[in-house]
Amino acid sequence: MSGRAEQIVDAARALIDEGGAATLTMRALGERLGIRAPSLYKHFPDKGAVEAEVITLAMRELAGALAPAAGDLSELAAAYRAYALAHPHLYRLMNSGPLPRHLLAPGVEEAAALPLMHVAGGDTDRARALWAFAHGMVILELDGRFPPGADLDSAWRTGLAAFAGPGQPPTY
Amino acid sequence: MSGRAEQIVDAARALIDEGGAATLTMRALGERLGIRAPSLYKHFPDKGAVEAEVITLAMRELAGALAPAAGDLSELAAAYRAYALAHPHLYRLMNSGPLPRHLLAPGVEEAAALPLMHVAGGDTDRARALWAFAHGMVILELDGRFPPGADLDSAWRTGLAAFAGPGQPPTY
DNA sequence: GTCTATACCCGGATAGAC
DNA sequence: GTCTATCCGGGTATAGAC
Repeated sequence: MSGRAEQIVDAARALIDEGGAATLTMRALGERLGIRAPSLYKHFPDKGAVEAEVITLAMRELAGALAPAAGDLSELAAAYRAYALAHPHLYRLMNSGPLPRHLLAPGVEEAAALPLMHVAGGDTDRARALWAFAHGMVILELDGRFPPGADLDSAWRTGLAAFAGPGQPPTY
Repeated sequence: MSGRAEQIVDAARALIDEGGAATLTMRALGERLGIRAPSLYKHFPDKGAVEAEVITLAMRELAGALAPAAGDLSELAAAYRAYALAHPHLYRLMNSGPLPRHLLAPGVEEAAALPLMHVAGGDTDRARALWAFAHGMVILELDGRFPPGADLDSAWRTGLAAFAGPGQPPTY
């Protein structure tokens, strides 16, 4: 609320973006802001509350990155992957592990999923399958699970072609 | 090598299976075996080495669980999901985050991926896309990312149908 | 709102005796 | 191969002064 809280969240976002979720400690966060860790507790009840704000922020960022590509499946997929590769730690933070839903700004989770839902033509099964494919591709890439020389563009195309196939006509 | 090392790995596996990777601490591991934590270092150089053995174990387990279903796409998918749901923590351990490849028994990673590769008809793009889909579905389910009432069986069917579609004839 | 001081807990790992 | 004793580092969070 007060400008200070936003500064804290921004610093926390930067910390995670640069070094991963584990890098976010109250001490490091304080140091980045030029204050001591205990002072942070005047603005947030605990670390979880700060982290939740960063998740909210990241989900809005992702939604913003996907919006321009809404409507076209391969563009959307490219935008999704591009965000994940540009901000792997933030991507992981918001898409892995348990989600503190009660601490998130209402609607952000849905907003981030909307473009995907839309491109699936309102078919929830297709939307979920597509989401799983996209998330799977991204997280396996981030985790270095594909072989070194693997042509992931090609794998993406293959997968997207499958989903654009029967029962769901392409966009053109 | 000595029977003791296997006991340690088994205990570590049980610990993770029950409570997740974070539950594996050298103290907890020792306690489970009725010895003190420092004694473990007579058998393993560090915690990472123990963990790597558990990953190797889990990958062999997964491969064993998939083998009977090899050949049929939907059976294979069902077996994959079933293992993940039965052992969510082990699944996560071996399929999330960086993999200490140099500490794994050679070939296990490939062995676990073989059935999937086979069902994709040797098409690496298709195999990778399929793997991404399956892993995505499983990990999103484990992380509670789908809406509470979501019909995941249906989403699985939709996704599998897409992958069984054009360019890759069904098995019958 | 910030500070210092500190409590508290937990982890991995080592030294050296037996 | 197991023990005890211990080091060392790191984290979250609180109390109370300013």
